Amino acid sequence: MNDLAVTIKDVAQLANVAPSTVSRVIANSPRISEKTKQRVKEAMEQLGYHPNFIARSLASQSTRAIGLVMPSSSDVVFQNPFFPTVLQGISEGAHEKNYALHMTTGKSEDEILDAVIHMVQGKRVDGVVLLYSKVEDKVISYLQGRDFPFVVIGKPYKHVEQITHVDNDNFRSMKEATEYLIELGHQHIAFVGGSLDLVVTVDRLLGYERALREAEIPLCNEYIIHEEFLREGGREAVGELMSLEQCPTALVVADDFMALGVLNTLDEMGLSVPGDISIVSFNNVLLSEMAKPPLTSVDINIFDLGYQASKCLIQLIENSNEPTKRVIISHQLVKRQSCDAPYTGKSIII
Amino acid sequence: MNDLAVTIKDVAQLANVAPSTVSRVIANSPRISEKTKQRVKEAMEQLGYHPNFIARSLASQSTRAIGLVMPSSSDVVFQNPFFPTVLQGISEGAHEKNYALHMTTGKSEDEILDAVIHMVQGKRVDGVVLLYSKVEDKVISYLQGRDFPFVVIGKPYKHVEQITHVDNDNFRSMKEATEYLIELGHQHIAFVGGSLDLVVTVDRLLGYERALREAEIPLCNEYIIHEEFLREGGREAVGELMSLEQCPTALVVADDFMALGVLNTLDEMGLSVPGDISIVSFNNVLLSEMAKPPLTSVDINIFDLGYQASKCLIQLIENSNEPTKRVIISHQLVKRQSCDAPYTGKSIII
DNA sequence: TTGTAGGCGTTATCAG
DNA sequence: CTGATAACGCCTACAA
Repeated sequence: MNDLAVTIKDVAQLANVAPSTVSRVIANSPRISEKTKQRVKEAMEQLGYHPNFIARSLASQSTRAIGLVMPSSSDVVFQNPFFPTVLQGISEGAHEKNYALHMTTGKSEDEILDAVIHMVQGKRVDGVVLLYSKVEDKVISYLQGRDFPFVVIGKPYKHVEQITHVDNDNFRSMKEATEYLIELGHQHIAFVGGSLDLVVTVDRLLGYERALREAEIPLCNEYIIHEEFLREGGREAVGELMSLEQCPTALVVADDFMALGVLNTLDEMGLSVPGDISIVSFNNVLLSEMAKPPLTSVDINIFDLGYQASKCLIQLIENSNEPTKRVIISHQLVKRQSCDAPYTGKSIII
Repeated sequence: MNDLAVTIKDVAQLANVAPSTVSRVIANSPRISEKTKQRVKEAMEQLGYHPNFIARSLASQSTRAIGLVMPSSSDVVFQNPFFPTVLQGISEGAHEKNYALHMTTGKSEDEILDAVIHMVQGKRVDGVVLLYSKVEDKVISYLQGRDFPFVVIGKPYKHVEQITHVDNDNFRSMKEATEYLIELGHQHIAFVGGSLDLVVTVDRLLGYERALREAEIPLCNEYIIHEEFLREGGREAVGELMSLEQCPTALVVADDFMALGVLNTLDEMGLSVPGDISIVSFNNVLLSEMAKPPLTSVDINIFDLGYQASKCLIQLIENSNEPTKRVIISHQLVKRQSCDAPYTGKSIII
């Protein structure tokens, strides 16, 4: 365990070489004799030497750390399993390349921007990944302005072509989800999405509309609801929908958690799923399997979103003229028991 | 936006002072004239100066970053809402004092220890918080050996007196939960806990046993089950319990997620909660409210665990002779619909 | 109140 | 192959 603060110099002394030689051994420089390499390594071992990352960063102008930018911490998003899962993905991608993660948070958007500026200008990180994608985002403008390496999870609102991002095909996934319901025979399908501030919501809404249009089902504004990505949101949404004179017979819901809220409310109102109402939701987190009934949900491979994001970022960092790219993560509709043909009162459609 | 890499020297030049003066302005040194202070600040503004954290860290030997050590990333724990919530707490505590978070992960215990060694010896962080507490933990030994500032969330297995930690009173919380069931009239109460490797499990088991003993209810080994902290665990546990000749009429379950699994399995077996079986679980995450039936759960104030942990750590960092302390976070039993008096077939106990 | 100079622990560029 | 030596950007005695 030895003395704290063993430096390269101590090692050099013990091994009878110059500090620069030790440095070379650390960097595994090819042009160094096996003999001294051995000698130095033994010395390091003996002294319990560990390179000082900070000093190394200063000298080499690189930190091997990537910064995480999340939505404001007050945000409910934190409660959603989405977050730990992307994080896990990012973390794994980073770990494989020996990068560490660095994060700061803020309560407001301005605090967050501030935190980002600090970590970027303060040279604490080599690159940044944004865990969300909002419609008008100062953080993105800032990063673009300094042309600092960054990757967005989700689709950037502007300059899509110039920003490397990892996303699902949200248009298609929602279109497919809606089509699935249409195939089951539903004609009255409502859209319960998150805030229109989020790009993902915009994309999905388009997919929903397209599916209806292609099936020649009229769009109905009252069937489109935007709520917070959580339980309470679900409750309110359902309240509104079910007070319409023509209630929907099926719902596409932006998120499993929200869907759980919907399920509850429906239950309280004495409506059964899928008997009275069918539901398709998104994310396919563990919970969707455990709900009653188990939810049909679109798996968007959250872990991969994170994993690919850190991979892309690291490429961007290590190869300054890496082209910008867009990575689309696949999705799949996982069918469970929350969907059924609508009850028509007449006959059963197969 | 200007040139990248504006240094203290550039500012000094523009403001017509020595670099050291600029440094003093940054540190807000009292012995510096208002006039030059102003001048320097303007220069900083004009050049868009931001201090380089790395350089500062190297010179001052402090990083204003705290390291996070989590259980192995492959671990199911990641899926549990516990994790993002403590993280949020830690993050908030850190943010208030202008500390950033630094994390690395590993798949095995050895990888994790390695990561810790790297961040500690590499001087990347000023202190560390452990997000778990296991029975024999190399990380703790290591940290203690170097006497590096750290805080444990949960109760350390050994040397409790010498390690600052933030915990619930797990003995008492479990004792109370069990007593609640006893008061309802239950005599056959099973314990479905996590791995005995985790200190929290040990403590709770003791609380459970004490409650039974005080009520003069015989302990029954078959009623004590240890499973992974997740859904699957719950399933298996229930299977075992319900195949006993004397089935329990109530369960205390270590975690809401696990309880959800239990709920499902029970449902599949045609048993009703709380009709046939009562359940008390722990953590009181959002989900417990949304389960069917809503779960009676012990709220352990996860956010606070994290928040206090970072507070304590920062004190430890900033005041080297801060005494070790133990912070106990309160808990409360939140009663919902998953508990009822046992069905005796004879009379109803109130 | 301010400037000078050395050091924090590495890396990198020269020579040799 | 290896050794000086100068950065990296900031902090901090010590001097003035």
